[in-house]
Amino acid sequence: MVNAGHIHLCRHTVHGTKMVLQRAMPGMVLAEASAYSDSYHCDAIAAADSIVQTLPKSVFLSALAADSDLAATWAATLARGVQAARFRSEIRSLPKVADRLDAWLGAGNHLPPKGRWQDVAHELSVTREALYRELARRRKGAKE
Amino acid sequence: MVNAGHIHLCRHTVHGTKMVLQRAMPGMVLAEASAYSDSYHCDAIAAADSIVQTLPKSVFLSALAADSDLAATWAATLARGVQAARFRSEIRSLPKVADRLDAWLGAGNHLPPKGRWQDVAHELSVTREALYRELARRRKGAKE
DNA sequence: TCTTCAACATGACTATGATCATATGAAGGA
DNA sequence: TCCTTCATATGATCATAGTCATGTTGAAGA
Repeated sequence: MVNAGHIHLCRHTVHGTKMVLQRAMPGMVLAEASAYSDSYHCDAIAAADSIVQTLPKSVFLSALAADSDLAATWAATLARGVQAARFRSEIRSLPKVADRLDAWLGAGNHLPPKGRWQDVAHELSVTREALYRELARRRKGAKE
Repeated sequence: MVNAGHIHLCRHTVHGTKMVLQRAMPGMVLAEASAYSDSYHCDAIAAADSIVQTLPKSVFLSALAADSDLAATWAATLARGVQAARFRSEIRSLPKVADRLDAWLGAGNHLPPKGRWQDVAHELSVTREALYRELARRRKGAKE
């Protein structure tokens, strides 16, 4: 689990290129699926100075087996993770920046204060310039 | 659970536009997260003639609580679902068709027989034309 | 106060995918 | 056999996001 910082979970494809599979922010568990398979060919790379907590897999699994409430909580966390990741992939399937922003705002998100807009651009997977331009278009449209 | 066909899980955003949150194919459970929340404001829409199995939420949850092996299997399914969905969102964050195809092939997928290429195009979230062109480029490159 | 740095902002140009139009070939049914 | 349909295929054009360049603003720190 990441307590602070920013960890990337990466896999090297057969062509040698690096692929990011997960970008874990504080509060997130890295590589949840690794608890359910014997081997897992990924690297965890700290994208920023980070603080993490670790727990042996066997301890984690036996705790889940012993406590069905804990197991249900864990399953709920995973289910919400599935939902969130599917939402992100659907957002990124929209070709236009305006549509991605609408969908993201429509899901209950709100524009962050200045200084954090680049985070939104990254979440939508567009360049910061494209997001700035879209926001400028909306400011202009709202004024008329 | 979808046995046959193709079900979309849709949410209507505050602007009234429809957003697909999940595209459930045979073998997949629809809206897993709904088992862990009291209300879930989505619609299930059959995108093709389909056959589904249903199970009351209470039965499902008590079965999980009673059988820790079943709970572990379910958690493993969810964890793999998280992984798969994250992979799709990372694929779709690549701006170029060639990169998306490389990443997808590098994850162990292989090109389907003719007649199924459009499915790949949809998985990569590009138009079929763009995929045909990329494949044509590769055929040409391989020949030289 | 002055310096520095990062985020915000915008213009110019380019690359590339989407769209529209058409054509070809294979499978299945009348 | 002929007709329909759908997947594959490719060309032409257009819209748009990426890229590069450049400038502005505001906050933190020396």
